[in-house]
Amino acid sequence: MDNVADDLRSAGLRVTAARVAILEQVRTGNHLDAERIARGVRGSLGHVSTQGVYDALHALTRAGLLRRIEPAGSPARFESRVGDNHHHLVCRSCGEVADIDCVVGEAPCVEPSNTHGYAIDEAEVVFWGVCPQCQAQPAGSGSGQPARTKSED
Amino acid sequence: MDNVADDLRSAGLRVTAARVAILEQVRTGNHLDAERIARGVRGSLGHVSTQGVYDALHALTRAGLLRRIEPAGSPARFESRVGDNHHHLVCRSCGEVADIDCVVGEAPCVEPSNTHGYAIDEAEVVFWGVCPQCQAQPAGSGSGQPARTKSED
DNA sequence: GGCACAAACTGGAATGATTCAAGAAAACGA
DNA sequence: TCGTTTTCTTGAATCATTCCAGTTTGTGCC
Repeated sequence: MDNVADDLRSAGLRVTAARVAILEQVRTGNHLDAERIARGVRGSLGHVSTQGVYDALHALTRAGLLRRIEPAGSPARFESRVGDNHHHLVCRSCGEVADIDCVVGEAPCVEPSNTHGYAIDEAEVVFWGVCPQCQAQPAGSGSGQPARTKSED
Repeated sequence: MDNVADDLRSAGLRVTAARVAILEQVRTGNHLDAERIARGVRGSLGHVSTQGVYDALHALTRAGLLRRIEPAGSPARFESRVGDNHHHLVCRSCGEVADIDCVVGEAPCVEPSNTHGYAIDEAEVVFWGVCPQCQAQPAGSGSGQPARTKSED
């Protein structure tokens, strides 16, 4: 299971316990935020500073080993699925994020009706809805905090 | 020019100087953030508290008179174009936001390849690119602060 | 294996956007 | 004009994240 270390090395990053643990954490978890990652890493390594976690997440993201996503209303989340152009599905009730395969596969997969002269390189698609668990449960008893409510409709 | 007051009234909101000024400000401006709105409103009304601006923006958004958008890496922005399902184009360099008409028109305009059991009500599309001004200018001299850089690719 | 230097990590303070709380002021229906 | 309810004010608090300065740790080289 040392391919994590190898991945770090081949990305030009130094191999440290914190980075290995963080990358493993994100690969195992599901769109975790920095705080959850920090907690998980501390569980296996003992102490790691918050700043260390942010530093490592930035380094890993810059190196292309992680992708950072920021659904409106929730802290940044990290995922290890990089290189393909997939999208996300976010639960308005509990904030959970699921991956959605992009039918086109490469960015930008959707064409705007008018570019306004912009040089466009990416079309980010976020689907908003309510996850199966939250649909089944009485309102308000979801596993997390509400992410964003739909105002109009 | 009192249709702003009428709009407030028919949305069930009390008409106050702050709300009128804020709604006019957002209608005139282009995807302004709370701080810019506050500055503009203070220019015409004198003093308005920051909290008052946030309160009013929430009320107007809840009433469906404004829409709140949160492009990754920038504070929340408000727009008065509501009711249609248009999308946005964000400049990675200066953060400027432009509207993009949705070819379908009603949410959700894009269908996911797999819903994972979610009840989906909206597909939010954000196009990322570089605006004409920033393309023309040497890097770093944009009018605002960088919004989000593209890591890979 | 031991060194040196750059890259990482630590602790602590700071920032920016936004929210909470409690009291004062203003809007609007009776 | 009054009373009730909503809105606004001031001031402090929160959350995610970053800045800073000093210390520690990986890694390439001898």
